[in-house]
Amino acid sequence: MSRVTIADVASAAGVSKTAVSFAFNNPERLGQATLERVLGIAHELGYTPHPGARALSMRRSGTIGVLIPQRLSTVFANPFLSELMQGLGELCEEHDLTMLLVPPVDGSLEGAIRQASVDGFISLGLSPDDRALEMLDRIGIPTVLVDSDASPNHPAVNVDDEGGARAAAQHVLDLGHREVAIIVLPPTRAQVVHTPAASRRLAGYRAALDRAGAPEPYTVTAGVTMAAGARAFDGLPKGRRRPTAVLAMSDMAAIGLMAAAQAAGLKIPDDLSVVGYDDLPMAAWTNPALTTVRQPIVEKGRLAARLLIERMQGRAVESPAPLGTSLVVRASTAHPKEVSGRSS
Amino acid sequence: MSRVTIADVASAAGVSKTAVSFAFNNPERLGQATLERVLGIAHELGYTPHPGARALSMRRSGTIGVLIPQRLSTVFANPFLSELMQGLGELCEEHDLTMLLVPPVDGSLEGAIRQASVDGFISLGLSPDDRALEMLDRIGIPTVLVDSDASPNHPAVNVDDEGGARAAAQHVLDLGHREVAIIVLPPTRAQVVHTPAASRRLAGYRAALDRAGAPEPYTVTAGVTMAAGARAFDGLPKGRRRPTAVLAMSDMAAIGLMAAAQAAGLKIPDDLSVVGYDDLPMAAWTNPALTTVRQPIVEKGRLAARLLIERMQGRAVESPAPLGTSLVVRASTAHPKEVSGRSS
DNA sequence: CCGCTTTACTAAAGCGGTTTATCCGATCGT
DNA sequence: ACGATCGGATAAACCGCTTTAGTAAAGCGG
Repeated sequence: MSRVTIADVASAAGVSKTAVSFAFNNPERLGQATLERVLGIAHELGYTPHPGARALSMRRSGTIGVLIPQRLSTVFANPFLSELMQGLGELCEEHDLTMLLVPPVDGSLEGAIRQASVDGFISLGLSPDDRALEMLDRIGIPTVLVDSDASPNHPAVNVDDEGGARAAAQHVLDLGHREVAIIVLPPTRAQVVHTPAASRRLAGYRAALDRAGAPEPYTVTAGVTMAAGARAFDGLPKGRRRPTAVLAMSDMAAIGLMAAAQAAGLKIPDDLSVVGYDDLPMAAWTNPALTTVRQPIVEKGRLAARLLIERMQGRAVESPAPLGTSLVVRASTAHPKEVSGRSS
Repeated sequence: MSRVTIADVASAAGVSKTAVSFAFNNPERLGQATLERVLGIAHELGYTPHPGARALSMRRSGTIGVLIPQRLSTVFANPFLSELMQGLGELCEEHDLTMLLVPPVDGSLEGAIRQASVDGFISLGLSPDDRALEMLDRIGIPTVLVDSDASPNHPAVNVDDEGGARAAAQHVLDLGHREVAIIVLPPTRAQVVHTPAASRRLAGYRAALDRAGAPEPYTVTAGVTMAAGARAFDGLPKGRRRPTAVLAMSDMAAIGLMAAAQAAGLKIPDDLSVVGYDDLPMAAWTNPALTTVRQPIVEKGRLAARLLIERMQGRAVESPAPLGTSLVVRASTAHPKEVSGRSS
């Protein structure tokens, strides 16, 4: 009834467990005849080595954990994760690793971390004071941080969030916009104010706007869904000081906002310029196509996975330089229509 | 240097391994004093039970595997998977399970399956003759199929693919379209012609068209990305017999095709009606909003996870009735513009 | 004060593999 | 003919935990 074990095969073949193990892992250490017999019987019995037992014995599970900071239903609503998983996935497949998704249990990652049987962790968007970080290096599993500040113990993979944000803000300033709204991300988890990446983007926006002497931007928060972006549009001031340009911290919010604006009768980009962040694949396919800050998400995933794999092989690795971001100008931004009627 | 084990804690606390184990799993079986001492020392030493060892001993890993039929970079390019993961994730979080992504290794799922240390499998879009299925019930791990035909051993969760397709086709017929193109999905893996779900959709389209006596539809294949959808547009006949309506088997292809058509100067829906399939969240936010067949993807994930969890608890479960699909009419479909000039 | 249950704790046998050290017999060189 | 070598196979330790069966001491009623 229950599973066929190595002992079953051994006794059925009249050999030792060692021989069976060798048949699968070190075939050259067995004689031609025995090898074939063992393999034959194993197949006949439907034997398959128990992966868990194997992992325990070899101290290696062939799995890396992906630490998800929020509920899966939240985080998978953002294509950002899909992109990242594509990058991680590429390297994992190359190295025959599987990925374990580790979301918080009852809001806390620590418990989840210690239950995960993995050889290494990729951790997403953890703030540097998160208690999960303690747990990580207490256990001493190789870890690579993504979108967080580097910790002394773990390398971090980041992009130039601030530079991208500055470029975006500068772009709308160059077009002649003065009244700008910023769509900020909501805080990730309870105590955290903002994820490191979000703070850097905000800093970038503000730096450019301040430097140009633009008026204080209006800010409204929105999660990374189109619905949230649409709601954000409603939160924008409508009257005399209505913004002529919106800088969003995610493509998702930007796209939702754009749709809501269009539904409200605004023409984009003529009545409102919209800039996203991320350059998700879909940003190129919206109508109008979205101007946005490109960050190489897939590449970020690849790099993080590569670093983790190196760490798992015992090599020491340093945090790499932030990956470059760049503004992709498409059709959702233009000169403000009524700039003359408003200025002076 | 190496990991702190239960034995270390035991000897440091001057008790047996059993006591330490009890401290964590059966605290009530220990005296007040010892309990505290053991827990104290464990914490002090930074001890955390080895999850793999635990799993082996308890015959339960607390993990379910998600069998992915293609490369991760392919399959995560389709938001369909994100939606499904949201559904699966909800139930998993509820039951404190983690999810292991299991893509094929070197193109074959069988090897991947036997290396995965999980308590159960969710298998996506396997065709009934796939060799991976043999492997699954050879190992005897509880499994739930999604988007495949039910197997004698495993329940399958499906939606009414054909009904939805029929409704979509009927919709464009009702609008007066006669020249219809169908965007079919490419074959999933080498030997497989079509996934079961894809075949059912195609059957639905054809049934409605045939019944209405419409001319043989033009078909072109496209993967589930917007880029593929755009290419599909180029593959459409342009001249006299150009289609006035397109039935796609995925929202992704539909959206890409729509964008390409617009870029080519066509007005949607006036010059071309487009119908998608899936009703991904983004379908409501495109410009124009996409008419599409809704299938409850998140719900499908929830249901599959629920069934799997029940199976893992030893209960026998039957394949549920297919979940309902329904046509969501939005703005990408309309009467054909030049219907009079073309007919008779 | 005695047998009987509780209470607090432990020894040891798994779980299902891998791996080290060893053993045995046959071939080899001399 | 004899020790050295070597290919083929194995016994037993080990990976780190859970759990069963059991022991010793303490508490109990009579």
